[in-house]
Amino acid sequence: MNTSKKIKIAILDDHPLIIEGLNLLFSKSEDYEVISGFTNSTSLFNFKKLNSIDILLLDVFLKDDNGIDVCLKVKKYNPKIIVLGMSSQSERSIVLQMIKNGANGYLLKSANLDEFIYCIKNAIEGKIVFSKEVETLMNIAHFSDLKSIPRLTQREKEILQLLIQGKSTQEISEILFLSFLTVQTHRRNMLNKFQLKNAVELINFVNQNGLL
Amino acid sequence: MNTSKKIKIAILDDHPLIIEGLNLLFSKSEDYEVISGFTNSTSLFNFKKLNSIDILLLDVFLKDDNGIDVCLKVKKYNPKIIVLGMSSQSERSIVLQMIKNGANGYLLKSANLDEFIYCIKNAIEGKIVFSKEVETLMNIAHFSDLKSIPRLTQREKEILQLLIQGKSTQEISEILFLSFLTVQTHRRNMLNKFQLKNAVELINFVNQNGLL
DNA sequence: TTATTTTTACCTGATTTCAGGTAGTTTTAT
DNA sequence: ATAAAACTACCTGAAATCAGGTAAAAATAA
Repeated sequence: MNTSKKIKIAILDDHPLIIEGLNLLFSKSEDYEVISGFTNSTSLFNFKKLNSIDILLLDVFLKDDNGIDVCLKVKKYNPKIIVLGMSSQSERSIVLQMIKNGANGYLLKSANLDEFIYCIKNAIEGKIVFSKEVETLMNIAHFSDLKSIPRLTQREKEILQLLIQGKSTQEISEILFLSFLTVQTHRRNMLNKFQLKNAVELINFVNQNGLL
Repeated sequence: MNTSKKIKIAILDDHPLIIEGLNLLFSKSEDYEVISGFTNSTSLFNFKKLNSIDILLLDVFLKDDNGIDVCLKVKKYNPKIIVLGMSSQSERSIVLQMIKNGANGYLLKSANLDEFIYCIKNAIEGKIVFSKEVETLMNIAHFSDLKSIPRLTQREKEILQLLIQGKSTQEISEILFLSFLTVQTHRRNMLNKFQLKNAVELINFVNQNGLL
C-alpha cells in the first residue's frame, strides 16, 4: 500500500446525488480522493485509468447493467481493485452473490458517514467488510449458505423462469418442446431439492435466495 | 407564493448521503434552501417548524416507516406542504399509491440534478410532476388504472397474504377458521376479478399493482 | 474411459386447484 | 329501510399439481 499518495476511489452509481454526496464526504479527507464517478457501467469500462483505481464503490442496481456482473468483470480485469457493493435495500441473496463474485464487502447506502469511512479502511487492510445492518442480515445463518443451498441446473432454471411468469406445466412443455411429463419431473425435483410444498413457496424461495 | 423568502425544503430519507447531496445541490441556489433533513419519520413529526416547510422530499423506503403512510399523514396535517416521493427503483404500484395519497409528484433518485430542480419548480406551480423515467413508466397505461383495477376486499387480502406465503387452501382455512370451501370461493373470486389463471399469476399481479 | 450429472420420459395415485353454479347470512352504504 | 356488497358455505366435475417410483439417453467431469 503506497502511503505517499492518496487512495483513489471510483464510484459507479446511477444516482448523481450519491456521487455528489460521496464526493463531498471524501473532499475533506487527506487519505482518500474520489478520482471519478460513473453513472453507467460502459463509461466505467471505457475509463482509461481503470488500473489506477484502488477502490470501486459499486451500486448493484444500475440501469444498463447490474453490479454483480460488473463486480466479476472488474475483478477479472484486475483483482487488486477493491470492490465494495452498495445498495439501498439489502437482500441476502444479492450480498451473497457479490461476495461470491469477489467483492470485498457490502455497504448499505443508508449507513452513517462514519461507517463508510470505517468500512473502506478495513477493506484496504484486506478484510471483508459489511455495514452494520448488512452484518446483522448476514449473521442469521452466516456463510454456510453458499455451500448448503443446492443449485439449479440450466434446464431447471429455464422451467423456473416460465413458472414464475405464471405458466402452467402444459404451457411450459409446449414452449420448451418437452414432454408434459418431463416438465413435471423437473418441477418435482426442484421442490424436492429445497424441501418445498408448492410452486408459490418455490418462487418465494428462489427470489429470497437469488437462485435465478 | 412568497417570493421575498427562499422556498423551504425538508428532506426525509434514511440515507445521510442523499441528504448531503441534496444539501449541496440547493446550497448554491438563491430560490431554495434546505431547512432540515431527517433520517426517520418520527423525527420529522417531532419537528417544531413542520408548518414552515414548503416542500418535502420524501423517500418511500424508510427503516421505521414507509413513505406512502408518511405522505398521507403530512397531507392530513397540512395539505399545503408539497410532497414529492422519491426512491431508487420505481414501481408503478408505489407511484400510484403515493399520488392517491396526495403526493404532488415522484422522482427517481437517479434523476439528473437538473431534473430535480425542474420538477420542484413545476410542483410549486401546482403541477403533478414525474422525473423522466417515472413518466415513461406511468404512461404505459396511464391513470385509468386507479379506477379500472377492481380492488380486493378485506377478507380477500387476508387470504391473499397467506397464499403469498405459500399456504394451501386447507392451511388457510385452518388459520382463519373458515370452511375449506369458503377459502376456495375467495380464491376463485380473486382470479375472476383480475382474469387470471392461477395462484402464481395472481401473486405477480398483486405485487406489480400493489394491491395488498 | 469411466463415473457422475443432467436431461429426458414414463407409470400410478393422491391431493389440490380451477371453474361453474347456487344461496343464505351479515355488514355497509344510501 | 332498503339495496348493494361482502362473507360464508355448499355441490359437481374437470384440470393441474404433488409425490413416489423407475429408467434410458446424453452431456460433462474426473
